[in-house]
Amino acid sequence: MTPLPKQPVRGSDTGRPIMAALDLLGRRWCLRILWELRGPPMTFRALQAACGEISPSVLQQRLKDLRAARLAAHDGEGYVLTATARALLPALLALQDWSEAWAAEIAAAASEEEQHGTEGKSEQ
Amino acid sequence: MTPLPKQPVRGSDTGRPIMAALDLLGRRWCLRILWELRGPPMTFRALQAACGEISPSVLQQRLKDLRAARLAAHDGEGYVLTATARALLPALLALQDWSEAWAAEIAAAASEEEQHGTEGKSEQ
DNA sequence: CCTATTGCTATTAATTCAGTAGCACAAGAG
DNA sequence: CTCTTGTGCTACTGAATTAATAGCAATAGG
Repeated sequence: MTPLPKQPVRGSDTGRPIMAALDLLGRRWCLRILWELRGPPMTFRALQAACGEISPSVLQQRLKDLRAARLAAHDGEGYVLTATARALLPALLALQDWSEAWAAEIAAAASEEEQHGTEGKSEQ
Repeated sequence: MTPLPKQPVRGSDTGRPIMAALDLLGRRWCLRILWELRGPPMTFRALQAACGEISPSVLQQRLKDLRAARLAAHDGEGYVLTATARALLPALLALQDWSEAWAAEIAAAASEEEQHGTEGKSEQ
């Protein structure tokens, strides 16, 4: 069952659109698929390869969800994002920027732990 | 295993931060938990209730991931987002706005299908 | 001592995902 | 027509993840 606005979804039966979005986008591979489809049309198998050889059964299921949610479509060239889905791309690009800062934060925390946890070892 | 930048994650072994972010945030309940934690600190059980009585084992697993990723922390008041995680909130608010437009699009598509598929019924 | 709340764990069942093989269809080459 | 190639997609089985329930240890208040 594909989560859609105006109907109950996992963890919320209020029908609020944000809840359906959090449910749908929170499914495994869903964000990744949207990310990989941000460019030109991709065939099923190209998309599969882009996602690191995701199994076709799962990709098929996710594409079915995304099509039911009108976020992806399949035309003669391959799979593409709908206009509605492309409106989500700025948020994904923001996520990319954020992830860089996140990586820096993780790296800083790691080297900080090195100070406390491996003082002896750092000497040798 | 918690997906982190600078290391291979599901579907990508390049270590690119965006890939770790897509993997982590794409796990079930993860986005929802970040969403529910956007406000004041919440106890474990309050968070559980906010997520619609999510089972404690899954919530525990997700909180473990989020803490390993330094996106959530547990202080005396309860669970809160870290500064890094709060930097993600604008994107989540953008997602909320987007979801409203998405809902409108779905509603429009539904009433359009009614024109084609259930012409008789719309007359009753 | 009794009660209530906290974070958390253990156990088992249900669901989802992964991996593999292969089908039906269409287009192009010979 | 036949052979090959690429397409979207399905079936099947085992592995991993998630769900649901019960309950524990620690803490605080009465």
